[in-house]
Amino acid sequence: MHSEHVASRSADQKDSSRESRNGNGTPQLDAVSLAIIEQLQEDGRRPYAAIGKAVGLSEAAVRQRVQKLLDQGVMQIVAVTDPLTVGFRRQAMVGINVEGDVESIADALTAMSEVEYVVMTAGSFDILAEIVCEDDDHLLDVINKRIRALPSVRSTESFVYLKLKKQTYMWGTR
Amino acid sequence: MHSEHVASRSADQKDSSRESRNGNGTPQLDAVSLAIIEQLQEDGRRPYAAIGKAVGLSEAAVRQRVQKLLDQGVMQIVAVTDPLTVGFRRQAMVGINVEGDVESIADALTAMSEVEYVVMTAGSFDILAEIVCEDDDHLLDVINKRIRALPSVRSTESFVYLKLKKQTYMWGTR
DNA sequence: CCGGGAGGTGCGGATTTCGCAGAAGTGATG
DNA sequence: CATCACTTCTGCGAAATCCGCACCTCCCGG
Repeated sequence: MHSEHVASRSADQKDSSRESRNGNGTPQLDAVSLAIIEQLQEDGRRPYAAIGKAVGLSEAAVRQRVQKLLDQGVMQIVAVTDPLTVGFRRQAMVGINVEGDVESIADALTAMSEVEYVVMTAGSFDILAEIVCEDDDHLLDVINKRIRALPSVRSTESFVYLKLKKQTYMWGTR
Repeated sequence: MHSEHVASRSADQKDSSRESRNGNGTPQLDAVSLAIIEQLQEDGRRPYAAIGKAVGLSEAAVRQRVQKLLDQGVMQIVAVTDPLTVGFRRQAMVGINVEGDVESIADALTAMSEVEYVVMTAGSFDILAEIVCEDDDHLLDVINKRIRALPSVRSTESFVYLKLKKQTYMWGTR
């Protein structure tokens, strides 16, 4: 089992195992790390030994790689919940148009705890922000009193969520 | 230590500890389960004993509750990654307008692996869908060949992501 | 008053995690 | 080509964690 592993490693991992950086600063992941991530996307608490068996690595090696991936910020292992069952009954996506510095407005949105998601986009909105609230009053308050109150927010358009159909965390599994 | 715990339980947990269902079918969470979820949102691999100490419960009790929350689908413990570092360089939100049955279109989108997120909304779009792709060609293919090709899709509008500013998983932590 | 169910506790034994020392591969340097 | 520095993997024990189980307590309905 051991020598077999060594053999397979030199055979199909050699070319992809150099962990370089692709110019940006984002770590380049090899096939084994991808496989580890896939395992942890199925079950974030899966034991290192089980992952090792699946990807062909020792328990200790998996542990080191996972720790490194966490340290580098490539992935995080967290509990994710359905907002509805945790008491947040109103959600909305808000499209925002800005005059002037888009990034500073994005930063202001990021600072709001009700704002779950902020992305700068190309298209008829400068920013899309997802809002998670307890009820309609709360949502109204956030959109009208806090977002529209920001200087240089030109206009907003809201899309209240009626039904969430899909929400996956399966990046890298294709 | 033991009697102290019992005392605190009867004092501040009695009223919120009944795990009923709120009419819908969504389980009603008490304060202790919320606290457990918060712990696991900070670190999905935190040991049960440490969680127990933080929320005032034994290791075994925490384990049972976590298992139940997972079984019920209230939460899942998973690895989440930054799409960019995993090789997906193009993302976009697509607003879609439909003539006829919105839900069947939403189901069709849900079936596509490149579609990460599907939500039915009130507002000037019937559906918002988030697309995660490897490159521009891939994105173009998904939007023009696959989404627009769906019957009864009246129109689409794309918002290509320029910069992701915030992405949290901190529901229930407020 | 007496089940019955839900949820907690404590306790061992099996597993897993953790830290560390040694081996092996790679690239740079003289 | 020898060697050094660096990274990553492996193989241990020891410590900590997970897991199943038996028993207890509380609460509610018959």
